[in-house]
Amino acid sequence: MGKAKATRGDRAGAATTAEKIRAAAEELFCLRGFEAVSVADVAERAGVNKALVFYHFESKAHLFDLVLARYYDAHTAALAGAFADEGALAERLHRVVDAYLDFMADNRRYAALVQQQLTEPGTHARIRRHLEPLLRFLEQALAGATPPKGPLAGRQFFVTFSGMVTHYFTYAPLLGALWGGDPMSRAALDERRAHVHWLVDAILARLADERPAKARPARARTR
Amino acid sequence: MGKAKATRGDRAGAATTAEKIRAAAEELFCLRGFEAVSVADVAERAGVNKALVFYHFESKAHLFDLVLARYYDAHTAALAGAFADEGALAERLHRVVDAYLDFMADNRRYAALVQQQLTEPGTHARIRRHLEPLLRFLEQALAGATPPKGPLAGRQFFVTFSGMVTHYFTYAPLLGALWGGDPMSRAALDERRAHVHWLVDAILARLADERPAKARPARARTR
DNA sequence: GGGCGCTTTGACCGAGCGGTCAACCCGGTG
DNA sequence: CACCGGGTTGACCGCTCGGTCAAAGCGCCC
Repeated sequence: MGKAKATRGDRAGAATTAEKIRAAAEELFCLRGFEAVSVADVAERAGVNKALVFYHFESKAHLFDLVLARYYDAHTAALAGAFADEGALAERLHRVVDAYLDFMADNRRYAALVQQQLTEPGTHARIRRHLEPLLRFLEQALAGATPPKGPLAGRQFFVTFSGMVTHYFTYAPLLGALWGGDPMSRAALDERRAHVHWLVDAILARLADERPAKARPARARTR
Repeated sequence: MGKAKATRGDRAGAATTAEKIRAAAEELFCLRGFEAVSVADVAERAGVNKALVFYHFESKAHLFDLVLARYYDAHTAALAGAFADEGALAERLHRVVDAYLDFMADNRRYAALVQQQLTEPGTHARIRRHLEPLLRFLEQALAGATPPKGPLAGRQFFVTFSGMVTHYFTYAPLLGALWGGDPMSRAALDERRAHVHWLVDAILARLADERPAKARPARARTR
């Protein structure tokens, strides 16, 4: 139906109605989640009649899907770039961690939004398609350093790394009260960044210690 | 008002109405979250008239608070026991990790429920009171091994450890589709457990490597 | 038996929700 | 000018929600 095609000149500064609605939806969904935002809220924020939302997007769910899809794409793009093949493994991982942290800092409610989505099985297929390439990226990057199966397989580190990064942001509103100070401040974010980098190094060091014992016939520990 | 006091003999097997409601609420809230469960749902599940819910508990929010409080208490109790002072640091941390994993496995929706709570600032005070002792436990346990400030402070590891554990469970419904196999199966849970234990050891090893360089006047790297 | 007080019931309420509809506005075209 | 068709409007619908209420049920003690 309404395909939000701008027939007019599309001059900068004059956002189309559909764009205004999408922007308002993005803002509100990220602020309060899907259920807590009504279509009337979105329309009001966009400065637009409620019925227009249904004219341009066919339902609240569709609108939400669109917002989510944009997030997922931005997320994947941000990380995919950082996975670029150049540099040593440690360097690549540090790049990815930085990109991840930056993305989360720029889209603070994103983690909560995704987490909320995990509750509804209907959306699993989409999230899976989103997560799958990221998992493959990491598995491929780690291929030389970790075994393909078992507790040290890449997929375990996938959960671990993403947890280390996202957990900070989902808990941020609480951490502010638990620690003194704002966990979203520049200084706090830098501290978290340093922590995660340290963790990556610690993990790689340990993996390097273990690998030889597995790759070659088991012997006494080198080093 | 209605204080759910059982005046009768309270014979085992015959749950009071209030208890039936609480049990039903616990079940449903943990299955689908707060918003997605209606009072009518709870009443039906409990086999009870809807108005009774408001008679025994004064509102849906109160009922939810009660369920949450029980979870928080159980969580704190489970971890506090594991923090017991005996054994080396590594041993204590392994015990805590095990207790944490066990608790999460037994209360699978708990993480999602808490995460959902983080969205609503009104509940932060309660969660903070719940998390605070756990943070102090870990900070105290790590006191000898980590600096009090900066990227390696205990509070960073608090976020990291809880993330490593809980992230697995919040993402579990997706991981089943991403990996083959059920991430909640006994084998998968054991694998995750082994992974987290390995991480704890890796972290402690790295900390042990770093400590001497910090504790004594900085010198060339030993080892 | 009769009154008392807790428990239970079903009917009801106002509000808010996602979504629809018929009508209207308005610039472009013949 | 009339016509056309996409953009826009406000009124409206059916439904579900959390919560209320007056009345009924019921064990208990005088």
